[in-house]
Amino acid sequence: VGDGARASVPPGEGRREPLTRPRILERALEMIDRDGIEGLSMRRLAAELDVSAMSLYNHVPNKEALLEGVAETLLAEIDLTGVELEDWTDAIRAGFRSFHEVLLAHPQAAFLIQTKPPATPGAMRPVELSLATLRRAGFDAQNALEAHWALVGYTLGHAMFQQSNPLGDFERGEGTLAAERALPPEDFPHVTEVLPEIANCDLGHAYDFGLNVIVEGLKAKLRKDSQRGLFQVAD
Amino acid sequence: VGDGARASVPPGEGRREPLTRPRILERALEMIDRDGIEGLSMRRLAAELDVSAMSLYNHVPNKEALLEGVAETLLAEIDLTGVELEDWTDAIRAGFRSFHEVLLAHPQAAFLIQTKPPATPGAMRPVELSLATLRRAGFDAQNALEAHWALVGYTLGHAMFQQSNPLGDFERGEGTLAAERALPPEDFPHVTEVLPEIANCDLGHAYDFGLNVIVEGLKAKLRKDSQRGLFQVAD
DNA sequence: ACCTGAACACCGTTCAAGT
DNA sequence: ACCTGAACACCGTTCAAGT
Repeated sequence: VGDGARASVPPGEGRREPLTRPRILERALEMIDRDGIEGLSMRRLAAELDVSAMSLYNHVPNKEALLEGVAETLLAEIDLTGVELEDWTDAIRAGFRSFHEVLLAHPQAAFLIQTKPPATPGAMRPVELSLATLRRAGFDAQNALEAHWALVGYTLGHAMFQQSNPLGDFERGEGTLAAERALPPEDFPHVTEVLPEIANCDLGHAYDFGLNVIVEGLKAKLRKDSQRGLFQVAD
Repeated sequence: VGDGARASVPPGEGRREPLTRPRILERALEMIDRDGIEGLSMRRLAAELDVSAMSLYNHVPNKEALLEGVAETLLAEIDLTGVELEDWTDAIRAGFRSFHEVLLAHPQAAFLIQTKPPATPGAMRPVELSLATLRRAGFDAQNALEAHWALVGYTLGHAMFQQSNPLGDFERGEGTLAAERALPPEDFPHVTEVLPEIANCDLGHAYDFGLNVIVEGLKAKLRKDSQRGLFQVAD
């Protein structure tokens, strides 16, 4: 009380910032981006935060909850402004492309979101918008859900598969020979043919291909269903 | 040498079967199916096989290779007879449905295949057949690869997402209330609307929806591309 | 060639004790 | 209320020793 009544915490330079949940999650994501998911341990994370391992447990119940929190952080990073677009196909494409951009920016994001999907309001906002867009396009509740699952499944699966594609390793360094020894071209002509494509493909472009295919397929489905309704085609 | 020259190992009943790589992989898959991926440890697997933990290392270099081996086993389980069908859309549908059946039969299969995808000939056979089918349908090498990725990504992502869908928990027991408390219906009308669908949906049916959408989308793409080629549309 | 126990360097988490 | 060290019950893997 001697040094000023309104004086708050002194801004001393050597001062350690207080441990908070957001700070923990932020640092955990940093570590995961840098060292991969295996590189993150409670003990190591604590060390990076200059704190004993057990301090973490004052802000997070356990490691699983920590990873769920990181997944939530990632989902909150998605730019959702694009889903306001008038044309529902543009809105869907914009929204899922934003999603995919986050997945490309954080190599382990797809893994985290798939294994520890949080059910918090923040994490459900993208789902709500996706379903709303599909409902507005004309799908009933069940088909909207199935269409949403197709889009989410594709997006997560594509990112994750790319991330660990075994064929992706082959073109690095002198890997080509190893690939051809393991997969004799006469038995695997089409895989062999496609190895160079894998090496220098643009992941964003490859993602867009499938996204467009799914959106076109959904449009066709909508057209067919509405025709069946109009003409009462008995079959 | 005293008890018969041609006599092989005595078939004594208490006799322990010899440790072999296939036997190890088989038992590992059993454990994973039963206890989940976290339930498998080298030490526990060894215990189930009535052997010291270190014996495993005579047949498998490390845990990662073990999981890769299990993933390979799973990929080998896929029934590939359907891809012989004349119509390429039927062939693709049959092949990927077989794939999906394996994923449904083993709850952790999608996870294993996505995180430890093996690049062995056995694991690449399905890829070769998928690419061959798409090439025969009329896609060039690059589009065939992108279409294949769309199908694989969707299949793995769908299975994995279903497996850990946070909304799936809500209908178990008295979970509905928890769901509605966490996600206020006025903020999440479309998610709320769809919760009952999630609870009693047929996963095979939900998968087929997206599979058909993708195949239809691919058909449309093929049609459009061939038209562009025929009429030389300048744009 | 295959198996083994002891040991090493890690984990996540609990608990009782500090301030 | 928050932090801490010691401890517990596990891990994967190495190594030298057995047969």
